[in-house]
Amino acid sequence: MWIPIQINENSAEPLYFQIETQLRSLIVSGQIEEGTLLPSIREFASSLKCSVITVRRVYQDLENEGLLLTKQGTGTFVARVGHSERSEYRRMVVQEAVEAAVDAGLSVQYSEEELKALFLEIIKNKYRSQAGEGS
Amino acid sequence: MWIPIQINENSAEPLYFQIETQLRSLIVSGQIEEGTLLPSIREFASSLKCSVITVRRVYQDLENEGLLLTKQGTGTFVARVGHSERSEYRRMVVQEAVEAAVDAGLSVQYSEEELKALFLEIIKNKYRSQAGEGS
Amino acid sequence: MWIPIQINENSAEPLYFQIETQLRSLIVSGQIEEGTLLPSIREFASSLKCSVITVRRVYQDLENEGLLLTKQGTGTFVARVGHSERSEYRRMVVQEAVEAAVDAGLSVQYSEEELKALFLEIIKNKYRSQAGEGS
Amino acid sequence: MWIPIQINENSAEPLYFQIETQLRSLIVSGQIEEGTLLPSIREFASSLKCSVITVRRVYQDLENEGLLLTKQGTGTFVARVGHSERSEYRRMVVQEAVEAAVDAGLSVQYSEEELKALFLEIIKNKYRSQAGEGS
DNA sequence: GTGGTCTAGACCACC
DNA sequence: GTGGTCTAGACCACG
Repeated sequence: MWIPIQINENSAEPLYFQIETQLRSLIVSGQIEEGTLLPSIREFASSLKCSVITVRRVYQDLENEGLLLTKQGTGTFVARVGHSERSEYRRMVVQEAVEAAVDAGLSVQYSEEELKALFLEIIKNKYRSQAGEGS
Repeated sequence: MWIPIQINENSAEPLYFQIETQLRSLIVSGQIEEGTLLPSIREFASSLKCSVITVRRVYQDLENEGLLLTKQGTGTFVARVGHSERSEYRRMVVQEAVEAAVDAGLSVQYSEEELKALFLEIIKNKYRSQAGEGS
Repeated sequence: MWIPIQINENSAEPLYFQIETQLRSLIVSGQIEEGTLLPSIREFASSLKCSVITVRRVYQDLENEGLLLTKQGTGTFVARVGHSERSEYRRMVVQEAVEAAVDAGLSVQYSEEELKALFLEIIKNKYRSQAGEGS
Repeated sequence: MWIPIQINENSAEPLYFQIETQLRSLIVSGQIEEGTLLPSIREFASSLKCSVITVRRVYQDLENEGLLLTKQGTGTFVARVGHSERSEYRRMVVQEAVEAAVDAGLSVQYSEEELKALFLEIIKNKYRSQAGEGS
């Protein structure tokens, strides 16, 4: 199975973190279905051109979060989690980032209006360019 | 001079980074005026209960960014930068965080409307509680 | 990999600065190729007989300038920068020194002719002895 | 007596060094005549808006170089040095800077021609703007 | 193995 | 008093 992960070599973010974040998004957004068998660690590592140790860490972390399930000798699957649980997860991922953004605004004394304006501008741009790519 | 910095011992963020981020916010938002003489590294270190090296790194990094100016034997000052430059900096600080938030929304396939709603809710709460503290 | 750095113990210039200057020259002049993996900080420190912290500072400063790229757990690489960017950097390094020299001449009221003559004499000598070493 | 010294607050160069360099240039270029009585340390310090300690160091350093002469209870004078000695001094000041510039060129593998061209360009610009100021 | 952070403490240069 | 450099060594995170 093919998993669309983009690695940015020049990013300061650690490799495992980039992979983890993207895989988590794919799962909680439903782009990878529940029960799906993920690639083996070796396979995934070779397709991502990274160390098996790195993939191992990703699988382990997501298993600890309850998003993956490893069966000895069989492989790693996307866990079956309740609908409500998944949407809660999905919300959490976004909420943290939004809160950080609002905190940043507060820290440099942006007014509520300024911050709203900036946000609406950015959201418009990003969603537009996203739509463009998809077409 | 007293500088209000909050250190979170349990955070994954390195000490120097927490201090740097907060001090940068205080400067670009104008809460510390241009030309102000900051505490000496030893003084600041003792008040923050950290090593002088950590404070030194903070001062040096912000000097590299052009926000501080240090004169040997005299002390460290908030640099006098142009108004436009500072407001640009201020915007940059917020913009990065907002972009990250929108990217997070996109990655779990939030719709534009969902994301806007979440943002407006969080901004309202945070600004309200902020106002409460200030009164 | 072997990097030719000369340290002058008796110089007033700080250690880190001597190393930084020479390494920068090697990079912008292309004597160390893009993408090259530099020695680990520990290795380099031991070969230069200095503290790991001194090497770390060098690597970090040059990374801030955009000349190096470090990946945790992997090592430090010479960044791939555009040709034009590098030649601009290369020019800058020389230009600053030449401007300082001309300023020195002006400050003691050297005439344009005197300064030119002195410069041509020195350049001839230095390039001749350089050629001698290389042969 | 009025001595034209320009202090750059934002320079990384130490205060004493800026003053020393400029005063030395004024003396060896003959812009301050031999035997001239310089301002008292206090006077000079107050006119430069710096500490007396800083001026004291400048006078001391230049006295050690043989350019100044302090008579107890009378003041500090520009020493009477031979013509050849002064011109040698003057040359030395420039020569060091020019050698540093040529070394910089060599370090990034500038060709002799490239370096000459750069030098001639800069010398032309600087002397032209200098002439402009004087007119 | 790699780099990243942080400590405690020393010594020097500047004002 | 101030900042600037450097040391030796510890512990953690990444691959």
